[in-house]
Amino acid sequence: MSKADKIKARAPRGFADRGPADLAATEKMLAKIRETYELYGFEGVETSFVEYTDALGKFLPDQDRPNEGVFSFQDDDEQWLSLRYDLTAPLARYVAENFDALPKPYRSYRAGWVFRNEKPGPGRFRQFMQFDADTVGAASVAADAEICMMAADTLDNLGLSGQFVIKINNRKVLDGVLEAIGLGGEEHAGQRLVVLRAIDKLDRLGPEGVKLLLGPGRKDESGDFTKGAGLEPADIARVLAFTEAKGDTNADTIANLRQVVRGSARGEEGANELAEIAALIAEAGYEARVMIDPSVVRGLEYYTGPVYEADLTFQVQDEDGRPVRFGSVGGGGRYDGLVGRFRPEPVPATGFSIGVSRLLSALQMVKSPIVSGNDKPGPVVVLVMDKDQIAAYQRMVSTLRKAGIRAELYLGSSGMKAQMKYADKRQSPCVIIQGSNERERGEVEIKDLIEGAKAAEAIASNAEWKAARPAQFSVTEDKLVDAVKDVLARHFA
RNA sequence: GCAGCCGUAGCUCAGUUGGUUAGAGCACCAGAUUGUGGAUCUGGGGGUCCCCCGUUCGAGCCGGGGCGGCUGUACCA
Repeated sequence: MSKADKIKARAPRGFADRGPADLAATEKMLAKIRETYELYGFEGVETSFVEYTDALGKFLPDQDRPNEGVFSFQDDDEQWLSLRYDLTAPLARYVAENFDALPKPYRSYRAGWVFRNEKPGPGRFRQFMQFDADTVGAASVAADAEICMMAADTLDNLGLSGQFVIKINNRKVLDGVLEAIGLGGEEHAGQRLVVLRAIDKLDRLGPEGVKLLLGPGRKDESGDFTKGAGLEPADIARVLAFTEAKGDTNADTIANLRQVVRGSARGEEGANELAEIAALIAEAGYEARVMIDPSVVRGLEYYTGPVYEADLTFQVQDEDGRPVRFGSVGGGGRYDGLVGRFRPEPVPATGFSIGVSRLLSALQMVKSPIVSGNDKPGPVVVLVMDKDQIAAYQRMVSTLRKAGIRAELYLGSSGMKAQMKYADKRQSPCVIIQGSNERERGEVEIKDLIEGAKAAEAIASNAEWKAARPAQFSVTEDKLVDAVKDVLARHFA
């Protein structure tokens, strides 16, 4: 194969590989989340990566652009299949399919990869992991309140106490406001969506930017123009007043909301639900962690009632060095319509979703004990000095493994210097050396690489370094395990 | 999708008005050291200068088109 024919090795755009440190940290974090969810009585369930496209939502691939937003392909029988883009739609399918066998309300959690065919960015991938918990078949807002409290407990257990707030709002309240400014009814569905998305950009654009988006439109810094919702100034003021209705206490906030939605039955119903949730939260002692906040709307269309967002409040620096709040690591809400798409009867449901990799980077930033202290030692490496003695070396490896010590035989073909470099790169605590000299005496040489690295700092010349053989000692073969355990104990007690 | 900026070694980048065989640092491999990870020194491998077309005696450099990347914006059911 000529050089020009070689394939360029590169991960596809928006997809990432994960190294051992990341895997270990993620594993510990997921275990902690799972533990919390189990404590609340939720049970695990896993669904497939691929679903029939029509089960995922209203999206249907057309011949021109079958992969818009979602990765899709056609089965043998020409049915369209898609990679799941979240864990909620597949859960709705699962519950509907197994409806008769499942206990109602059905409480479950699941972690898994989801895929979105969108433009990737920093911290935004086309494959990422979510961790969801959902209660299906409970119409009571007690289910919503519980999910929010569980989200708070989860973040507490991950070492983020005092650094987050779970924000709750209600879509019905927003609907009430929109109704009040004459955007009720089917014919205004498109415009309502524009308003919703404009509000969702509050944190990024600020009230001024959102004001433009609600009105004539906004020109961004590259000169690109975004068409707005075209609302009248008075209506814009009313929508913005809604997003700013948060008071010092939940009671104040709800009182403000009642003002804004006055006259709309749906809006008042939403305010009542929020009052109920606030009472449950106060009763359980969560009012410092879970708060009513009307600025939360969530971009998704399928939410029908309470919506939530988990916001981290500590500051991080953006790429220009400016301090910004870390922001959202998860969200959710009530989706009473989703399961019902598959069933003759309506099925209420509510759930919460954690963005796993985003939460992980947050934990790394605050140096949570969950993800720190993961620098476990590499394997003990048994060097190959004489190729005809591999069986003997392999025996040493087995002996160490039987004693519960991570160990391996050097399997490459290079000389001793390269073997030492290999062990160094693997972060081995020590290597085992047995050449003909040691073998004749029935001994093995053990070199403590961590101690040796420290000693190296004081030695300038290579000749001296070689002669000193720092942190190296001999023991008889039967003492191998004890000696290695001593070395490990010295560094990883 | 739209707009702006940018494409030279694995990485970060130099490269003169357009002029021989395109460079540096880091990383990698080897030797100095028959059997010792660091440091130092010496050597080595590695390039479609994003691609195509054009201008020119001559293009990494100039022009056009394409592709890719980054950033903003839109979309994100």
